[in-house]
Amino acid sequence: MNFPDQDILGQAFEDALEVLQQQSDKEMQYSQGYKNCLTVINHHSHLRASPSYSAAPSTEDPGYSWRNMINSSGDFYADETVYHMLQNTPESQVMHAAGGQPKAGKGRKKLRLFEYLHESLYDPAMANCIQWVDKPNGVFQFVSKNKEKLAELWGERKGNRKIMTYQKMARALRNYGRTGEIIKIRRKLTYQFSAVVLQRLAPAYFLGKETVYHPYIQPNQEYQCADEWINYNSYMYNNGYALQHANS
DNA sequence: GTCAAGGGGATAGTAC
DNA sequence: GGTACTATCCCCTTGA
Repeated sequence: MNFPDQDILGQAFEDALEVLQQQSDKEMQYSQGYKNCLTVINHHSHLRASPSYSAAPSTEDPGYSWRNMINSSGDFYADETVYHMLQNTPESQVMHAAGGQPKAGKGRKKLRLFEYLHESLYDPAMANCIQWVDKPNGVFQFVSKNKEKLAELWGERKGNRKIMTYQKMARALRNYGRTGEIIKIRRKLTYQFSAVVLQRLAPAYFLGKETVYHPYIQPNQEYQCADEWINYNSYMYNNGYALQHANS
């Protein structure tokens, strides 16, 4: 992956990690460490502006709680007990990346569908509704038998009065195709998170582990930016690589 | 022909 | 109140 000023960032991340390690409380570890990372990023605004830089949400996003970050991290979910610990942590006890309690309603961004799906993929209780097909590459699949259940839960989560259906949820997923956040894989009930979304939802990158993302890509090719990735994926998609890969 | 899944235009809802 | 963005509704098409 091309990443500008990797030395600067690398040192900055090490500094942030050092601070992180000095915190005794686990939540303080995560939240403070993350804030330090964000501080680093904000001090290097030119990096934020780089098209090849796909980062975690900005500090200007008050609705993006640290638990959301944790929820979205595959690394943290390597241990299910961590998942349950975080899931059982009351929202009021969770520190937020922006440095305060979440505002009730105003100023707090709504949960988006792809965030909910990503969260569900790491929820063992949802394994009968949605599953990873190719986790490193962000490919996931709905379980045919229970996809409606997942949709209903999404509707409930949103507080919809009407019951959400898979059909409606899938329409929203198709809208993500326009922005490239999630694309449809030529396989039944199968979709793929974009590299940008995957990295945004996974803080592993900031913790010194570069996430290697292979959008059905050949070894000598690199992910450059979302647009290039979309173009490339379209190419691969049209040539049947996605299906071949997904079936393997 | 039937059904599940996918596609897309139109529109409602919400945040800024 | 206007605008942009996202979600939802509804209907049609496709493919097994």
